[in-house]
Amino acid sequence: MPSLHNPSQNHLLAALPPAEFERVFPHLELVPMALGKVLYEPGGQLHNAYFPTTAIVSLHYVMQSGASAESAGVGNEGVVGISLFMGGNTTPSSAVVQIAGHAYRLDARLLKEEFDRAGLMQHLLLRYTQALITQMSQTAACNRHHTVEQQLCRWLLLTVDRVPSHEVVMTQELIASMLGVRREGIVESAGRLQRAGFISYRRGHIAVLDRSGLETRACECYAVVKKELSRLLSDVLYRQSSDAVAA
Amino acid sequence: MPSLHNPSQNHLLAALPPAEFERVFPHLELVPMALGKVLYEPGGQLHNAYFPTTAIVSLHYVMQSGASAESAGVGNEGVVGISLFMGGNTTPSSAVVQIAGHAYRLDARLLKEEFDRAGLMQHLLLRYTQALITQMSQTAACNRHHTVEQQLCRWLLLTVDRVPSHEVVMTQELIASMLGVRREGIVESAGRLQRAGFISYRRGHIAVLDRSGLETRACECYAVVKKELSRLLSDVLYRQSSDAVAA
DNA sequence: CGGCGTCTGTGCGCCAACGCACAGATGTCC
DNA sequence: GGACATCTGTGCGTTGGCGCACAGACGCCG
Repeated sequence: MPSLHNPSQNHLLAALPPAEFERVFPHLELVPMALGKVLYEPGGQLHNAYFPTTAIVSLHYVMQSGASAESAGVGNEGVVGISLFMGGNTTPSSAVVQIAGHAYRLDARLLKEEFDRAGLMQHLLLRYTQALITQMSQTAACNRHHTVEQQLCRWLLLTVDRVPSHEVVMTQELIASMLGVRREGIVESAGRLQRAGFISYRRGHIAVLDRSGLETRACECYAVVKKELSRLLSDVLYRQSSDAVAA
Repeated sequence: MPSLHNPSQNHLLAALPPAEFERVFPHLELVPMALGKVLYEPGGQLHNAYFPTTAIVSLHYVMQSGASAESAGVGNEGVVGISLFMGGNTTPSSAVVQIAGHAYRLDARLLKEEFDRAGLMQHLLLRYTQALITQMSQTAACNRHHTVEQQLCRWLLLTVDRVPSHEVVMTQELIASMLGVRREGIVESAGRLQRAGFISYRRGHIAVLDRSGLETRACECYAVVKKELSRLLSDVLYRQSSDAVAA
């Protein structure tokens, strides 16, 4: 029986060929990610990369006014800390834990070293970054043109896709701040979705009952992001879901 | 006297150390970029990278409804064709020439080769990509929270920063479609800016008269993007503005 | 089990931006 | 220089989302 926690729960780590995996494995440290934990603040130095397994991290920008908006989320499909290998070491955005869970932490220097070996790790990281870019540019367009309800559906779908169950632990207040809209707007949209039987919620817990229902109400952005992610990473998934290596 | 056109007009090419520059120089081809020319369509294969000198290219997403929104612009500070070295070879966005001018074209395979040498070219391209990511995530937040007038100011500033003169050739209709807003909204905002004496325009030509005036009306997003670009690329600018190498 | 903090729900007035329709101005091309 | 396409300007009514204020509900913790 495989251990409860396993680096292969993260798709990028799972995709590494044995040799590369063995090299980073000893340096991966499982860390709990508490809700609201700030992985980095705008301009702050970043010392570690995080490969989420069950946690989800939100990359977002906080304006001078205090208003904020998410540009992308990172779950078990990706890694937090792009700027470590892209070269800047920091960004003007923040990264905050949005769904509590776990992640594997890797020292910044080791990640950079592995990246510079120009092996599959580099390839994977670059591909993932490309997928992240798609997500951000899609978010930009979505923020411009789509309704709160459409965006809520997109957000819910992207979120449940990254957690093991069909329930997410999250208040409507928090969802509102992720999307950069008013809480009341979320209340209204969520109410409609509940009445339609697509979701059900109670104080901080939202359960998705009907995925395909949500998809009909979501904007195209959800599908675009998912499709691009699978296109970019599907052909490089080696060991995908083998649990064999974990101790 | 240096020739009229020169690869060093592009900041990335200008930043290459002599050895690397000499290697790509013979393969750079100067091409005119006509207004409205489509460099790539969503999903289409990309065969060349473009290093703009006087042209500006808009990266944007067109929705099913036909509405569109720009996620970033690329001028002489960057390169069009990120996905060539990031790994996807294509993206769901389009790239369209927004300000006519010139660019140096480089074959996709050669760019990839140069990238894989892991020299300064790779470093530069990754840094630039990081700056592009900042621009996109900022655009996402900006679309959510800022007024049309603020966004128009941001856009005008980013655009004039990339052209030699203080005038841009562009109809209000086109600006509206870049920002993803109604033309009437641009008419109104531009009218206010003109009455304030910050700009002056006539049928397809907009002249910036008072940069700092525009900056006071722009949102913080302009400053963030500019600052991040200079932070990421300033410490790698070798040959910056030496014209010596061009034939 | 009772109290309290937090989360959820609702009802306003308000405003930026939308969509549409049409009038006027400007430049270009024969 | 006259005709025409295109770009710019204006005036509606409509609406999605905002900001605020407050009422109710839930669930935890002592």
